[in-house]
Amino acid sequence: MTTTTRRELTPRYDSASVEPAIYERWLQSGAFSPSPEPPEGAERFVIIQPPPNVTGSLHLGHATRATVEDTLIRYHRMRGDDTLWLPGVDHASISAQFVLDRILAEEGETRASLGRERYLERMWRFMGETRETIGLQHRRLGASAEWSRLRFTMDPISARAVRTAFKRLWDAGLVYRGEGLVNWCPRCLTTISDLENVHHEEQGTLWTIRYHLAGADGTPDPDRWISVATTRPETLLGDVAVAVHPDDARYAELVGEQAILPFLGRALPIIADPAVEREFGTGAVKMTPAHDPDDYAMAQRHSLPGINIFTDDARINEAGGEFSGLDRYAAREKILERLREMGDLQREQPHQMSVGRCDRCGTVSEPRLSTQWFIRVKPLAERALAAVNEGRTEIVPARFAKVYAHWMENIHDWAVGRQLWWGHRIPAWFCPDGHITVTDAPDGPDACAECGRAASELTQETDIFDTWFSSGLWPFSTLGWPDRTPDFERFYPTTVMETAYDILFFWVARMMMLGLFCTGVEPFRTVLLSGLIRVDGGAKMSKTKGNVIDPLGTIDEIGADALRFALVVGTSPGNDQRLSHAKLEGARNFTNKLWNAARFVTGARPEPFAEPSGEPTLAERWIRSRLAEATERATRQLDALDLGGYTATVHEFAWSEFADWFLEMAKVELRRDGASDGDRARVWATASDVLADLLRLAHPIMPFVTEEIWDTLGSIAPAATAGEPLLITAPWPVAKTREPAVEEEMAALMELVRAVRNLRTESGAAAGAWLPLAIAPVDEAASAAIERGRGYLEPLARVRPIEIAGGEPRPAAVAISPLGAAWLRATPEASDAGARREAQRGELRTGIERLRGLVANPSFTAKAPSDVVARERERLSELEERLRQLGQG
RNA sequence: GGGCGAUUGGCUCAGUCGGUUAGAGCGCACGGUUCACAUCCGUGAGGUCACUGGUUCGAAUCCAGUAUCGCCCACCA
Repeated sequence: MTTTTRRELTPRYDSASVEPAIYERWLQSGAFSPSPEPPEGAERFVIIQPPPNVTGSLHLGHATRATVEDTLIRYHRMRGDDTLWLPGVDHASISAQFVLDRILAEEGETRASLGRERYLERMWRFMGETRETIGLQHRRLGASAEWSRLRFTMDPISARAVRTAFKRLWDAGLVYRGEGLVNWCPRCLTTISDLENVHHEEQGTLWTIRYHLAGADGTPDPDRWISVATTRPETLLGDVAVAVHPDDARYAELVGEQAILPFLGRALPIIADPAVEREFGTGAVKMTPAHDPDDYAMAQRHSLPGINIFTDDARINEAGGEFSGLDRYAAREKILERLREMGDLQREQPHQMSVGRCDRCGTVSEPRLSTQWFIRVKPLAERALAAVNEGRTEIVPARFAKVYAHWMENIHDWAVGRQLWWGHRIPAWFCPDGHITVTDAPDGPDACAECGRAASELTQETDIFDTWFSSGLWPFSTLGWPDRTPDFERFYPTTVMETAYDILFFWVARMMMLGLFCTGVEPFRTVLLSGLIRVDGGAKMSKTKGNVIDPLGTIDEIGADALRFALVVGTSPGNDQRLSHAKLEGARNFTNKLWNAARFVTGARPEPFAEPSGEPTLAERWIRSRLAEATERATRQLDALDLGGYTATVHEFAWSEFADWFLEMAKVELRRDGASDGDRARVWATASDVLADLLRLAHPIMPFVTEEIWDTLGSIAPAATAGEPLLITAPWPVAKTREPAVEEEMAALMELVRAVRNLRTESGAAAGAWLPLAIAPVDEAASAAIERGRGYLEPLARVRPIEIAGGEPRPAAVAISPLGAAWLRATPEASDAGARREAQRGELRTGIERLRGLVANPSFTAKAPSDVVARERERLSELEERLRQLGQG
């Protein structure tokens, strides 16, 4: 055995100095990396980290991701599984530009002032900084990711995957370029997907406008008109028709006639279409196909063209006549003013309506007809849906499978092009003849795929991809796909995809679709959806409200372990959680509790240390049995991805069983006069063994403090740590055999202790006073148990001496327990003792009555399972025994 | 307009296969400073499990409906 220097734990746990040192040891040990070859017969456990956006610093969402994933990885690593946690960073195209543009604005620059090339250079620099920051911040949390495999969605590996995937989609006929109505953000100056276009209910106005009908000479007839209702009068500049319902008698005669568009004089055919709601507004709709999804759909049915009236930044373009150059809202005011002058603004009324805004910048988005790249997702969605329906991929919690299915079933083609600069450029080239060539070659095509024109005559598409396109390839692009690299072969498909439910559609759905298309296999076995974090009170955290909890500041204050614990304890998958300072404080206290319990154990080593000998005490057998239970439970909970349950198990075992009861009882033996050196050594060995296993159990969620304790424990109790130098790679404990009889006896003893303590409190006895106690055991077995437990009973309940009661009269105040009744001698009874006992008797009688009725009920005894019936009978006799113990008063 | 979730002590949340005395942490009340920890220890109070009906020997748990709050989806200008 190697001789190591005996260390001791500092009086206080100083997370700030311990954590960096521990992390450095982990890194040095290579524990985060998978072994060169997969361990024989090992299960695989692979998490590809949802890439945190590179747009800022670590927030609580990132911290939660990292905590959950790290906890799972650490558990599986200890299990000896073939483990990989591959970290990554997303280039976050639109978000990154949004953030950088703000920074540039402070520097007095703009995207335009820099130009594409310099802007992208600046972006790469910015990315370098933030990637560094976010990586360091994850390390502070304790993330045991395989940093050498860190991937970035803009690195060449990812770029190649993007080109390959797109080429394959194109070859499969799943990509097309065509005209469609897309959401346009006039501030970000790009198309955004339906998912990025967020609808809010807002108060608007519904205006009724008079369109005069065309007279015989084609000019507006002052006496005949049709009135239309609109919330967006400025769009009338793009009107191409007026629509009414075919069965609407009010307008039946007008169908086929023409109305004259104010200002522009354009003739608008009045058409009939069943999509028009007769009850809404006037029952007649102005049709602006280029700027309204409904109108666009209708126009397609009637072969009407769309007229785009906006510039990129939502000013009226040259199609708007006198209003050209005005901002959309200025144009609205002007148009309303002019209509009012003409007497054709008939009505205005407040109106609740749904307004789409850019998810990124909050600007009101503009539906706009344009030519775009689309991915035909229906065939992809079918496979992705089937994978979940048929159980090849499981979504946790299961209810999200329905949400997923609904989305997949109603999916629309994905407008995948973005008019941004930061991202992967779409690998498509146009030839002067209008042919399109898509290639996965890094340097572009050699010639037009259709007419063979030389590459020099081709121009590349300037659009880039929606950032989620590259994210959608993440589970396999990170492993080297499209090559069948060793990593890909070994780690794909992955095991758990953990993320927050708010990006189920954005990301998880896209990974499922693209993963199945590209690799033919579901990209992960399980999708674990975590909830979002709210502040205490239920509101979303927001910087403007100043109610943000900063994870890094929290780590500074209370340590990463406490933060990790607080982020997970009491949560369940898919449900939001409220994080409060009180909760963080509780987690900090728990860290401290572990530390102090360990400090006691490591400091209590008997000197000189003898060979352990003698029979284990009741307390030792009990705590080992409880440890077995906790181990079994924690293992089951981690396997079920129930981190909330797992943390509760660890907390309960460590605090309520190990520290509160076992360590107190161990002190009794360690300090007992008659105890031999072997006895003391044995008890201490039990304490250190159990502590060691507790550290193993707690390690996945609280890696730093457990590792630090492990280090010291190993120097003092090498047997307990089995010579494992690092906890991070120590094996997960195996649940040993439980001893139900021991647990039962201890439970009875504990109950007696509590009851006597209660009695002391009630009687107003001085807290430190040693009081004589009398006990009337229920039977021989109880009597024997009391004898065995006497050594614990005395110090824990602070009673001495304990006598077995003879025929003396009982006072009103007795403590009752499964072992028997007990009462204090020579202590004045509290004045209300009699009343309290009577109340207790009342409760017992009620319970007994109910149970008697139950077991006497023939349908209960006939229909309930026999073990339930037996349990109820037993409970009944327990209650009867308790009542007997209390006496008849 | 559809869908989902939540509703359990003052607060934040657990609650397995339906099993009859529903748990935890915080807070509260009372008591406690030698011997790991006041970031602690002990004792206690506090719940008609949102409401109504149903299924069942038995419901916080299953079913139907209602209410309140929250979220998601959806092309009524």
